[in-house]
Amino acid sequence: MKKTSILNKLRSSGLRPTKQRVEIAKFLFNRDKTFHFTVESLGKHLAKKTTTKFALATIYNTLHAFKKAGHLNEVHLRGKNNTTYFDTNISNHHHFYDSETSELIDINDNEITFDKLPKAPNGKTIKNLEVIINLKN
Amino acid sequence: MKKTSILNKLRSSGLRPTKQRVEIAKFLFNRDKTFHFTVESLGKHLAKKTTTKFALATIYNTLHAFKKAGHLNEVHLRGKNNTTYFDTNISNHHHFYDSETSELIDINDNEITFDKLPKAPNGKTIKNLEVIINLKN
DNA sequence: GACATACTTTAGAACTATTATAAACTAGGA
DNA sequence: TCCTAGTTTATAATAGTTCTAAAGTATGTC
Repeated sequence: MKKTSILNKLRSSGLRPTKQRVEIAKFLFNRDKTFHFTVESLGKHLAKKTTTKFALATIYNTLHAFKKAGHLNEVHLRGKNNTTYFDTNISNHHHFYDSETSELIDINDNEITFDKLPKAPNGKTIKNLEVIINLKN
Repeated sequence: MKKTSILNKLRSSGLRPTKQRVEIAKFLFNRDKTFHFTVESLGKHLAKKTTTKFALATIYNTLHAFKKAGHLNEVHLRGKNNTTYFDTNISNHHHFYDSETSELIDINDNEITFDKLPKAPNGKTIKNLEVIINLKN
């Protein structure tokens, strides 16, 4: 993704392309494979790969803004470290979770298919469905 | 479940049947249907239903002890309230999650069956599989 | 390009869930 | 009854996240 399209991505989401947002967006979205991270790990990567300074609050703000704009997913997993996981893969999909390493691995939507699914309780609708496959060694 | 069997349950798990543990065990395990709760909600229920005092740390200690003994499950869901959910249903099963109310609803294991599942990454084995179906109104 | 203004970033404080601490208490065996 | 290891307790500590309000910046207007 070229810089201009990063800028467009931000602008079209109503987000001013500030230095911090552009760096974070470049880091997160200029990649082929899906990327899983926590705020902490992202902060470390950014510190290593850029010369820009990022306040912790900015990382949080930016991730929430990206999530709201639909550019990021939050994984609703409570791992043992109790941090929020984000995922650059915004399509419907699932995860392996390795509690030894606290790592997530994507599972494509088409790698899990269902034979039988319950219907939603009365008055409710199914928004989406997340499968977590917990791993051990 | 009679009081004696509560005591046995505790003793056979290597847990001394203290007043607090017995009260919590009675509250949690003397019921037909599965029960989902957070530490906070359990504390409120206990305050209402018993005259025993429970320090917050005791509730945490007890729940962890029960979990370790296999009498309780922790649901690996990070809901919007960011609290840990416990479940008296210790069999393999799944959940609906209603983010409006932050409530969990059990889904029996046999209500979800798979057509296709991925295999575990190299060197890893599947420990278990949790499905969360997110609901909306 | 300079200006005004609304949007952003920032450092640090505040907040919340959870865990650790260390002193007081208690179950259960001798 | 006494001893001791296991428990409970209040409180402090910790960790992830959000809030605050002051300083900085992108962008439209002239």
